[in-house]
Amino acid sequence: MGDRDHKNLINELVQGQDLARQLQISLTAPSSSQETRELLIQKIVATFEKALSAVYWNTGSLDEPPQPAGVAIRTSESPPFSGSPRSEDSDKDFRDQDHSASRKRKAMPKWTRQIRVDPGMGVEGPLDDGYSWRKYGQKDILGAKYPRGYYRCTHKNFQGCLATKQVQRSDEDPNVVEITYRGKHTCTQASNVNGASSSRTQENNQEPNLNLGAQQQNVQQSQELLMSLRAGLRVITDNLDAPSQPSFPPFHFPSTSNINPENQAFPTPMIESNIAQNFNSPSYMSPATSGTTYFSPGGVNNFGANPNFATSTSEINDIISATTSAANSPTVGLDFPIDHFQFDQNFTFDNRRFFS
DNA sequence: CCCATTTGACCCCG
DNA sequence: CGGGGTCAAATGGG
Repeated sequence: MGDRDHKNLINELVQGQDLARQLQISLTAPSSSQETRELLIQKIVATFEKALSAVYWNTGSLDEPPQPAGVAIRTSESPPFSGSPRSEDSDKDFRDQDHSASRKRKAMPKWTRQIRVDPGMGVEGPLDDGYSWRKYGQKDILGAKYPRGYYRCTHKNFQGCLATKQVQRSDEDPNVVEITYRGKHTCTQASNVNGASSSRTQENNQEPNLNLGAQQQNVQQSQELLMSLRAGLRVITDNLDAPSQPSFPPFHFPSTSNINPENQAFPTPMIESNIAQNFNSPSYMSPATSGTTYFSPGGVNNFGANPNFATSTSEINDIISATTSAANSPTVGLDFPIDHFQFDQNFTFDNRRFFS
C-alpha cells in the first residue's frame, strides 16, 4: 500500500522531528511563550497520531488478511455494496443501508487508545483536535461506571466520512480515557486557524503532499451547499456524497458504481482525539481533577494542529456538564484545565495489542 | 434562527 | 431477552 502512505508516514515523522526541534529551541528562548510551546506540543502529538494511524492501517492490512474486515481493503470485504447513498430521509433506505453499513462497520478496523489526562497545570487547552465530531449518543455500559459517548465525524453526511469514536472514562482511573476509533476519516477537515469569523473559507494549508484532489474540494463545496440548504431538503445527495476516493492512490474505484467511498480504508491518515466526556462519577471530582482532553490530528491535509478548539466546545461542555451534572452544579465555567495528556502505551488493534 | 447535544426509543446482534 | 449502538425528536445555547 502504499507508497503514498509510506510517504505520508515519513512526512509526519519528519514533521514531528522538526516540530520537536522547534520546541527545543523554544524552550531556551525566553521570548517564546508558554502558549507557543504548548502549541508545538500539540502539533507534535498530532503528528505522532497521524504517523501511528498510518502504521495501524498498514499493518492492519498486512497482518490481518484473514480478517474479513480488511482493514485496508474494502473491496474484498464488503460484498456487494450497492451504493449506498443515503438519503437521510427515507428511513427505510436508511435502515437498509445501515445494514450494509453495519457490516462495513464491523469490518472496519478499530483501535483503542488510552489517554491519560492529568490535571495538572492548568493550561486550558482547548482541546482541539483536528477533527470535528458530533456526539450522537451516550449509553451506560454494563460493567462500566461511566457512560460511553458516541461520536461520529461531523462531515459524515456530506462527505461520507464514516469515522466514529467512542469515548469512555476508565473505571479505575478517572483520569484515563479510553477512546476507540473506527473507520478512517475520509473527510477533509478544515481547520481554520485563526479564526476569523466564521469563515467558511477553507484555506488549504499548503502541504503539498497531501492535497486533496480537486474532487474532494468539490465535495466539500457541495457539502457546503448542502449545508446551506437547510434541513428540509432532502436532497438526494446520494451521488454527491461520497467523495473521497479521488486522491487515494491505491485503487480507484470503478467509477461506475456508485459511490461508496465510505468504506474503504485506505491509507491515509486519520486520527484524532477528543475529549472525554462522561464524567459523572458519583464521586465528584474537583474541578481540577478531571480534565479531559485530547487532541487530534488533522485531517487529511492539514496538520492537525490547530490551536483552536473550534471543534466542539460542546464536547467540553458535555464533559463538564456530565461531570457536574452529577453533582448538579450548574455549568461551571468552562474550562478546566487540561493539562497534559499522555498516551499510554497500549494500543489495541482489532483486539490485538499493538505495542507493548 | 441555527445547530449541536440530549435523551429515550428503537434496532440489531448474540 | 438484554446489551450495545444508533436514531431522531426535543432541548438549550449562541
